[in-house]
Amino acid sequence: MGKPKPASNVEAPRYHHGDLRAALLAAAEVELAEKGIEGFSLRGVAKRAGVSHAAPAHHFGDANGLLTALAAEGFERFLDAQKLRQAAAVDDGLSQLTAAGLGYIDFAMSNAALFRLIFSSDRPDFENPVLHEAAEAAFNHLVGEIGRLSGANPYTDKAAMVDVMAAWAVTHGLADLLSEGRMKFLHGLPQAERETVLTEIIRRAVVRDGSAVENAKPD
Amino acid sequence: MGKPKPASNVEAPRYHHGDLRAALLAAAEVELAEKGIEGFSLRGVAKRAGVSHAAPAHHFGDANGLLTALAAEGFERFLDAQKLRQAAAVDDGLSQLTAAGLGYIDFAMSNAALFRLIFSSDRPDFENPVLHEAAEAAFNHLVGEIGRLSGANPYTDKAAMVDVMAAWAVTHGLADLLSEGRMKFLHGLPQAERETVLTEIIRRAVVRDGSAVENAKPD
DNA sequence: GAACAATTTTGACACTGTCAAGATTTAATG
DNA sequence: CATTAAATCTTGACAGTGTCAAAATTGTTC
Repeated sequence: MGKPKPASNVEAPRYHHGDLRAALLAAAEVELAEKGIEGFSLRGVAKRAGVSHAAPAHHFGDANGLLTALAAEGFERFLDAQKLRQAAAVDDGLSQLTAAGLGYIDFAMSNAALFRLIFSSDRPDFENPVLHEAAEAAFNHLVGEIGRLSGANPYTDKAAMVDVMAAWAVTHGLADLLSEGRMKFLHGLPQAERETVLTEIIRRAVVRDGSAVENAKPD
Repeated sequence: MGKPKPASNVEAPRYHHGDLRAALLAAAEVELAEKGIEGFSLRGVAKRAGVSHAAPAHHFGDANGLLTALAAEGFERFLDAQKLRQAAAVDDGLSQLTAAGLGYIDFAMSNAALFRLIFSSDRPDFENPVLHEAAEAAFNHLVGEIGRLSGANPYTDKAAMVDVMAAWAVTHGLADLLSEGRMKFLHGLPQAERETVLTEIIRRAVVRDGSAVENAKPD
């Protein structure tokens, strides 16, 4: 069991461990996925990374500091999941919005613990600038999509901001309930049909009293 | 400090403490509200109830057992909050559905930790019959409201079940995001205006391609 | 090479949930 | 009423947790 040299086939090991910060983040994600937030243990993360139980302190302060960094990373991947779906979708306002919603749901279902960390935990510190910006970037992306769809700037047009809230709420509700395994009916549908239903449900959120939102900007 | 007799102005104290089970449940709810799920401590609950740290074991098994019982109670009050709003609303299908939604949101915002316990925690055991039935009762109530609104039985009519999922998702999304303090815009609105917006957003969920769902049963 | 700073380990502390054993009170039985 | 049995609660112990201070190790800098 060769342990004297830490393999070092990734990058040049600059300190004792190499890049312990990144290694701890990766280990924390595995720990989170396996144990959930409620079973998450800082000492477990250290063990996974092969370092002593107090090693994380220098890089993240305390356990919540590590979870804060992990949450920031989570928000980035959360946004990536949305963009991934959008890239494969038709390029009109409504299709892009529903695609983003499906990406939102993809992420929640594939990363249930991480999704809980960024939306249903008090442990990450949202005052932290890095996390704050990552979260805001995700929100602004949604605002942008609604802006494109409605042809109005939600930050100045109240009706458009209501559309943002509606689209966010329905998407988030679907994502949360599906990732928690609470929607027996939807979970029972075959993937393709489920996506059709999800798309229809999201679409309803941006319909104002009978007619679709899109009218100002023909796109 | 009279401790030999436990006051006994509620019911006949039958055992050492009187009704420790109920006292522990009450203490657990306070502990949960003050510390959140992530700071919840069984020993803290025992301290609040004035008993030794191992006393809860006999009534609830372990900590998750106590949280399971608390979750069941939570679901009942969750349903009560919806019925309370409905009792004050006009008695037609759409008004009743949106009123139930506002009650759903009321509960989440007034009992954020309890809401998290019943929707975003692995600690309660949902196989437990008491909790299982309480959760199912809450779901069936929503199914019933949609059934009334659409004039179809969601358990046999697929389109009606889609309406159920849509209404549930948007309501749950609003409740979750508001209780977590994530919707700056809605939180900034005065209560009355916020309710108007929430009602409008919920209503959109039960609109099928342009026309309201309600057509079969004139109510 | 020596001095310094950054990183990591070791050891300790208070706290947690759970278990086993004992003590205490209530209920049941003769 | 006395005795036995059952239910309830306390005490003490154990392994595990997060965090802190002090020591040890390694990398950087002059």
